[in-house]
Amino acid sequence: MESGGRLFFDPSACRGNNNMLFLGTTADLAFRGRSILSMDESSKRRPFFSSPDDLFDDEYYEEQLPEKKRRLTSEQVNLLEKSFEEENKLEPERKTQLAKKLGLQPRQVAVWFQNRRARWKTKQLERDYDVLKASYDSLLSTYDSIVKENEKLKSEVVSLNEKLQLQAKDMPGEPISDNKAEPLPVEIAQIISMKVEDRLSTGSVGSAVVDEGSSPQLVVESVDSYFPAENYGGNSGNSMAPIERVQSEEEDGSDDGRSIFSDVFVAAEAEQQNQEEGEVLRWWGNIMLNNAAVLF
DNA sequence: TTGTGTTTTATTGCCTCC
DNA sequence: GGAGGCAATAAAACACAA
Repeated sequence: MESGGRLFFDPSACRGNNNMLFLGTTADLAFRGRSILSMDESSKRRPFFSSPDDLFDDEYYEEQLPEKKRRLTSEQVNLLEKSFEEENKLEPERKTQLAKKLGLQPRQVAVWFQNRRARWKTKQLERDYDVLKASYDSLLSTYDSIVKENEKLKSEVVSLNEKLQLQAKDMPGEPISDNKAEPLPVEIAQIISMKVEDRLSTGSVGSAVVDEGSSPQLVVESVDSYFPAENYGGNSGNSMAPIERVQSEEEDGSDDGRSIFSDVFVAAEAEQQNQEEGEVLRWWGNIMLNNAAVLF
């Protein structure tokens, strides 16, 4: 580009010159005491957009006065769009070729590509936002249902506990919290553990299972995550791909994404908290089993 | 017709890279 | 230090409702 002495196209300076386009610099403009933007509308300058043939045609020039900013023709835009689809960056050679083909200044082609890239980026951000929003919404609804299930399980634990207390009262002298209870008969332990498993393993949450082949005991599996990995896009990298694209597009690495997508991280943290609650419930289930063992 | 919002073209200033 | 990219912005062109 033409920074630090940027070039501008001054068509009026081309009058009477058959082939040369007048290219000045911003310094030139300042020297002349005017700017392109604030230039007096009455100044007689040729329009920016014209075909190569009529660029220096006096008749055309007279018709177009006073100069107005022109839009590119649909043919020009179509060709530019095609070129942009092939490659959104413009190397000097291609810029010159396109400019020749379209009857535009190379600078105009460069500007068009720059603006087009800006529009593309805006659209891409919108698309990324939509994808992320959908992902977040689904995560949120999953989280809500887990919270409800969690509440339900908690209340069941409470009511079962109350029942145990009542039964303990009916059988005085029988400690209910003796964790050193004798192992259950296999059939009974299986029934109980299946019940607990049903309660605790709803959905894909880590389940409490009976370790087959040994004396019946509750084995609590470690819980990695409730949510399918693709919800985070972490290792699979699909659902969050747009974010990666945005970041690579930005190429500055200054934004870790949390400021824009903080909601997603809030949901993730909430999910972690929920996992911890799940662990507490499983612990409760364990206690309950031990207590049940005493009762039986 | 006119007011208003949107889109497009172009400039400016700053930044990075070589 | 020049070249080129980008964000921010201006202003013309355009679209459209009232």
